[in-house]
This record gives sequence, structure tokens and C-alpha cells, in this order.
Amino acid sequence: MSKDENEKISLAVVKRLPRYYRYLGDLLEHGITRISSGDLSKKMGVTASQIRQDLNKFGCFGQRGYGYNVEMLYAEIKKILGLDREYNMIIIGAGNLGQALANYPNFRKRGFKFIGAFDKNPDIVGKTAGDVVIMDISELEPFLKENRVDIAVLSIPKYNAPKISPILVENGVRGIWNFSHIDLNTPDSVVVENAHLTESVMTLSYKLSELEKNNKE
Amino acid sequence: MSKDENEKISLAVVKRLPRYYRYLGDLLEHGITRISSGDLSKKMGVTASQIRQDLNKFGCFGQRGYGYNVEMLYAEIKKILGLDREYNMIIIGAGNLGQALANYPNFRKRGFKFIGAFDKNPDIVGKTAGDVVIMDISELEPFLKENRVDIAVLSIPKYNAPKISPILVENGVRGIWNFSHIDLNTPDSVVVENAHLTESVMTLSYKLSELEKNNKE
DNA sequence: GTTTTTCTGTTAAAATAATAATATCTGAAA
DNA sequence: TTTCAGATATTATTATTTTAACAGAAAAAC
Repeated sequence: MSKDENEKISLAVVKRLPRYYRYLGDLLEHGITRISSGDLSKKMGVTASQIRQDLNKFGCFGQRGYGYNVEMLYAEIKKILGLDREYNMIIIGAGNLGQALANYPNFRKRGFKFIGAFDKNPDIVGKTAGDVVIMDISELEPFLKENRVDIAVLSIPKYNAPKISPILVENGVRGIWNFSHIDLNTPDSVVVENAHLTESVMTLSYKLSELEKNNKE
Repeated sequence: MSKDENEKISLAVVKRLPRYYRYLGDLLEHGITRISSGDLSKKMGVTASQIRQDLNKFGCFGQRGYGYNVEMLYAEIKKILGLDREYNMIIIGAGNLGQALANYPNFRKRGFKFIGAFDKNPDIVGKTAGDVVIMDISELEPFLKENRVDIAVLSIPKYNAPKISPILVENGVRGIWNFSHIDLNTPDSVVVENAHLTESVMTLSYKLSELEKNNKE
């Protein structure tokens, strides 16, 4: 029996799910059919308590005296993460990063399907990125009216993002994966996940500086 | 006067610093020379308390009755994040993503300098990525012995990562920016920052599923 | 100059999150 | 059957993180 359906689950927990999912996938690949929270905790370097509590937020997937059935838990997390369906994606800004994402085979495998790519640079319009032909950015709006787009990948310079974002929102895009260095201002009917690579590398440089500071002491 | 130097600062705080840095940079660009925590909090959508407390972890940068001097605070955070120096970087796995990173001009601007790229695919060895020629992966170890490499960007398939990671560690690389879908097992003398894009997009699909679930109710 | 307002640093309180402890259930072996 | 170790669900505790409150210093106004 699952918990109170309306309980809002914290982002901290949600962000850990993909990691559980990855480890369970690895276990499956190795033919392991069951695992206890204790064993999983050793593999993952987290406490068994945390694993149990995280999973219990979504339901009772384990069995006392047995542990978790790997295949079943994997399928449950897949469902929880919304990976049991297909998403139509488009790329806005088909530069190096955009093309890299479009060419990444794992997305397709997981149900993220690129159905369009747009750029304003005439040098690359007409070329292909992954399976799709790059269109001029002026074709974005008509395209959105013709096709159901679930997720837009925004990999354009920050000063262009505020112009594009409302076009997406107004034409039914509900999810934005934002690689642009800016915080988007979207209504609650749209979800944004930021992938600010620059901030990630800055965290790394902070850690490096700390490391060196400690070594000197 | 800065606080207890040995106090360990939580990752949550550190991860917010780049965002402060970004907003301060924007303010600078707009010629704004001072700002109060209250005004900044409105812009950023966080509490003023949090801003004050975050910054206070590193020192007393503000002035009562005045606020924060934007230029000075920007410079301080730059120093805290370790962005006041240069880092030599290499790319391991010069596929689409690796090349996209190598070509990203902002890294260079911020002091992250690519000095090498490696791949095992003979089709791309010899081509250029950003400013550097892609070398065969067999040249990695000799290269590390000849050059000071601060950061290695790991963008290779997960099954190769465990082979490469020890080579990096043993040859003095202290920072790894990990795009491979695996958790690296490195000693404490090395820092790792994960940039797991797949996990990021899974978080997005979770949020999307939640959104749709709530709309149905 | 003096007074008023602004706005930080700091302390305290509240809210969250992580960990530990306990009670309960399962399944296999005796 | 019965027993018992294994392992979770759940509750309690502790730790961390965030928010709020406030005293007091500096700036601005008069």
C-alpha cells in the first residue's frame, strides 16, 4: 500500500532516484535478482536507512526477510521517474552542445525522442543533428502548432533565452531542459530543469581550491 | 574579519555560490555598483536571510546601512570559487559532447584552458577539438607525465571509465569532471564533480509526470 | 550635528533531512 | 510445526539547513 498520495516529495529524494535506478540497472545486467537495502547501501556508499526511507516514500516495494526484487524495483522506479513513456523533444540552439545531445543514442533508448532542431545560424540550418534536419528558428512557432512537443532543450546564449521561452510556453511545451546561463521565468504549468554546466565546473574548481588549501596546512 | 577558517562549508552553500556569482556579474554589466541582500533576494527568488548567511560563511563582505559593493563581492566570490587562476584541462573522450565542451568559448574566458584531448577512435584522432589536436588514448599517460593537468573531463562510456580513472589519479590529476554514467572510486586526494546529464533529464521527466498527475486531479 | 532610516552580522527558532532504533513480518531449516 | 535469523516498515532521534528576529553600525536626511 502506497503512502499518502498528496505528500509532496522533496527534491533531495527525487534527485537520488536516478542513481538508484542506475545501480539497479547494473544489478539486472549482472543477473542479480534480489538485494537488501544493506547490500545496496554498501555498493552505493549511502546508509541503508536512507534507501529504505526514500523508497518508502513511494510505496512498499520490499519484503521483510527477503529484501527487494531487483527487476520489480527497477520497473517501479522507472514508472516513478516517468520513464515508461515517450517524450517528444526538440533542440533549440543546435550548436556543438545541442548536436552532442541530439547524437546521444541513450536518450532515444530511454524514450526521449528528438523530433526537431532549430537554430538561427544559416550556416547550420539544413544540416542534420541526430535524426533530424536543423530548421531555422523562425519555423519554431509553426512547428509547435503542428506537433506535440513535450520537452524543449534550450542550448542558446543567455540573451536569447527570454525571447524563446515564452514562445515555448504559449505553444504547449511543458518541460524545458535549460542549458542557457539564465534562470527562466515560466509559469507553474511548465517545469524547468537546469543543467548549468558552468556552475558545475565552478563547483569543481571550488573543491580543487579547498583541496590545495588543506594540503598546504 | 572572516569566520573560523576550519569550518567545513556545506555543499548546499557552495552550490549556490555560482548562482550568486552569475547574478552579480549581471548587475556589474548593468552598471549597478551596490545592492542590499533584500533587493538581491527579490531578483533571485531566495530569502535575504539565506544570502546573508551564505556570504557570512566566507567573511563579512557587506556594510550595515549600505549593502554589498557589487564589484567587490563579485571579486570575492570569484576568489572563493577558485576562479582567480588558470586550470589546465584535458578531455578524455572527444566525441560529440567532449568536442562541444572543447569548443565552448566561455571556459577559456574563465580560466579553464584545454591543453589536450584524447580518444580511442582512430577516425577522430588527428582532428582538432577547440584549439587542440585529438590524440590517441595511448598517449594519455606520457602526456600527463610531461604536462601539468589540473582537471580531466571524462566523457567516455561507463565501462571504460574505471580503466582511465586510475591513470589520471596516479599521474597527478586532482580534479575530474565526470560525464560518464558511473561513480568513480577515487582517493581523497582527488575531487570529482559529476555532471550526469541522464540523471538531470530523468529529474525533468519526473517533474513532468508530477505535473500531469496534478492536472488530472 | 542630530535624527531617522537602512541594512548587515549574528543569534535564535523553525523546518527539513538523515540516521538510528524498534517492532513486525517472511521464509527456510530443524 | 516451530523456531529463528534476516530484512523491511515505521517511529523516534539527531543533525543539518533554512528562515526569522533583532541589536547595532553606517549612511542619508534634515
